[in-house]
Amino acid sequence: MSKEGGKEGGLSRTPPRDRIIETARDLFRKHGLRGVGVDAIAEAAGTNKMTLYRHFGSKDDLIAACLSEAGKEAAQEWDEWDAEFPNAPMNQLHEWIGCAVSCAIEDPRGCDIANAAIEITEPDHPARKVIAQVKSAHRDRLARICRDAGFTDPELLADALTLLVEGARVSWQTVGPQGPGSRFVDVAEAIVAAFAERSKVAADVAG
Amino acid sequence: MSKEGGKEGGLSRTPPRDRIIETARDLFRKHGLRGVGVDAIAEAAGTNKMTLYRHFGSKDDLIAACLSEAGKEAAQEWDEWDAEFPNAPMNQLHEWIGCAVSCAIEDPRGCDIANAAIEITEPDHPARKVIAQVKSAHRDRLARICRDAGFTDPELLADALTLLVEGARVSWQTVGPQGPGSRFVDVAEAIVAAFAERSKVAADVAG
DNA sequence: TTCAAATGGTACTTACCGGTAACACCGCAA
DNA sequence: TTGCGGTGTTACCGGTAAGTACCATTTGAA
Repeated sequence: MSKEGGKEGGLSRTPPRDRIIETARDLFRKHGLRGVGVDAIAEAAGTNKMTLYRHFGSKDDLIAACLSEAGKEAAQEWDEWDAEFPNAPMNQLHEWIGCAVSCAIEDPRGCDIANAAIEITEPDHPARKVIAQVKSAHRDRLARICRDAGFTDPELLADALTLLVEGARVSWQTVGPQGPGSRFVDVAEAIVAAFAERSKVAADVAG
Repeated sequence: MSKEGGKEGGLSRTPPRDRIIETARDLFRKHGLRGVGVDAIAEAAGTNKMTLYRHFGSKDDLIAACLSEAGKEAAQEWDEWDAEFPNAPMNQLHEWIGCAVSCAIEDPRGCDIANAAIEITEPDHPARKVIAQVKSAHRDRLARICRDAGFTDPELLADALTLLVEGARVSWQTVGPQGPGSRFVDVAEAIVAAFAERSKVAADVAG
């Protein structure tokens, strides 16, 4: 018994660094980056401010780490779709469109990365490069799927869909689920259909 | 001379309330709502914290007033287009599309209303109703133009364009002007063209 | 057992912020 | 002159924030 030394939670089995990032992501999402202090994060993570500062040199670095983690999670989601629908880019595209709304229904606070980009005003903030990198990677991956699906001008389609989903997530926060965001799936699928038609024409010409 | 009592700036001729709102809007836009204090606003406006609190009961009320003012400004812009292109909704639509990018080039910080919606996490913040009201009005006005232009399903087109412009303004803040936002005009005009085609077909069938 | 690294705990510094109190000033109208 | 509303000035309160110093505790490996 004394050797096992039964720990309390079960969450506290995970190393403090992971707990801090997980907790910080949750609190940042709920209250905004400037709306929560490092002390509250540390306490909610079941640790204290000192260990937080030993792992992350500053609050800004912690923010950057959180966004990087969010980016990793998003990439994993892409990987899962890739595994679920191998060599079926159209399926992956529809899955992506559907996921945007389902995620918004669960939690209307939008995209952590985009929210951070808006909340952070300092141009040299350490999170800025993370934001740009994650968003660019997302854009490239979406364009790759569009290219694999055989669309003509896949980059334009990817950009259009990117603008739509970013706009929908903002719209959900300004006017709620009854606003323009409610038509996101309709618009997105319509654009995909329009591009598909154009691509078919192009394919016919080429063939 | 002594009677005239030449005031200093010229800006200070305007009543303090107006100066405070103007200054606050500028600082909020630059540093975020939580990134600037009421003391800094008052000082930058050439007045002091007390007069600020006499005009606005709290910082949150000041924020709401600033957003309301921004909404008024946007409505005035619509009015100007309406006067410049009377009974020419398509011209107004193209003007609106072009304005979104030109505004973004001047200042990439996006839309004050949308930014506030993201930065404000309290659901009962006094600015929330202002945000919803202004954005809804914007949506309705855009839909009205689309309806006047004779599009079928004008609401869907208005929502699509709304999502696009909101997304573009976010994208400019995440990955800069080289990101998906750079294709905003292409995508928006393409969607308008696609809707116009569909509307023409519908008109033929109806006629 | 011993040592070192990681962690927890507490207190502290420095600074800011939202909001209020009290008082002085100035212009203007009665 | 008197009075008053709008304004300016200073000081203050309570709270919170980021970041650091210092020391006790635990843990795991040599």
